[in-house]
Amino acid sequence: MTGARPAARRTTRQRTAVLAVLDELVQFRSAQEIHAEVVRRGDPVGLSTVYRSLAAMAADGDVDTLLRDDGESLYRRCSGATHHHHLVCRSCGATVEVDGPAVESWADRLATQHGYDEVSHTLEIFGRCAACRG
Amino acid sequence: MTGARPAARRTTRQRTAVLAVLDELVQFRSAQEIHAEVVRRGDPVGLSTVYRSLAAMAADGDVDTLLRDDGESLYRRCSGATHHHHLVCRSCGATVEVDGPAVESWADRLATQHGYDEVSHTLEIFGRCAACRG
DNA sequence: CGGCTAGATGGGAATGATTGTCAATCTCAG
DNA sequence: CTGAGATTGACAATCATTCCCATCTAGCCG
Ligand SMILES: [Zn+2]
Ligand SMILES: [Zn+2]
Ligand SMILES: [Zn+2]
Ligand SMILES: [Zn+2]
Repeated sequence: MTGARPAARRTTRQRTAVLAVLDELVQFRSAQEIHAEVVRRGDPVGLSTVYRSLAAMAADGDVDTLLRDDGESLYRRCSGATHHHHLVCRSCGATVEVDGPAVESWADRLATQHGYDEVSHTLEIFGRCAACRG
Repeated sequence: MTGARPAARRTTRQRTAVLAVLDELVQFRSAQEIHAEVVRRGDPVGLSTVYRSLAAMAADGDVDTLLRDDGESLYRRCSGATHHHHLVCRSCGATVEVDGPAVESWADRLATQHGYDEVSHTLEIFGRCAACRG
């Protein structure tokens, strides 16, 4: 198919630094923010490299991505390796990983009924977490 | 909050032109594409104006918006005035409006259980329509 | 039918995230 | 240890979207 080539990913100082930041992050963060944090910690890493690293990790399924309303991409390292969705706090970004077996099958069935194949979907739930309320 | 002020929308040649194109569109299209189409029809309208018109219509709930994977916004005039989701063809944009009462309640319940309020969600299904299969 | 005024327009500059370029550098299998 | 090929980084280039602001005009009043 798509090759799905593991593409021989190498372990570099930069990639390790990005991963380190990602591992401590509980919320979804933008590439720019992650880059800033990596640099703040004293690791000189180029912005391009952060983008490339994140893209690679996303391709490998090591990080989840989500599009914010304004179109900016957010990244986060999720615990579950399987397909899942997120309940995200609008103000602080606190995220809860959620599963919705019923939704999965509903979406697939619906698409099939309408003659669509190669089906995929996006589903994110936004709200304000308890901590962020007054 | 947002005032929800109707904001006295005026009927201008430009806005009418954009609406005309939107009314014939069955698929989700980007602001750039809509602008190109409006101009192609001989209506000189500025790109800024198209963006502003679309934003206003979206705010008024007259058009649905959806974010493509690359973050670009797509617009479409939907028949149903109520909350619904879309089954969209990745290659031609053909769209089917769908309802998922079960998903709606599931999402709300889930968010509430985790202590989130002011809940909203995004859900879009992508696939390849029958016509686009080879 | 004018006049008036706040909303609307345009188009070019500004923004800002993301991607492309490519020579220099570094990883790691052999 | 070495060489091939992956990786990096500084900066340019894209590109959708927003700003700016002088100018225009829809809609309302008399
Ligand atoms: Zn929160
Ligand atoms: Zn799913
Ligand atoms: Zn199609
Ligand atoms: Zn819904």
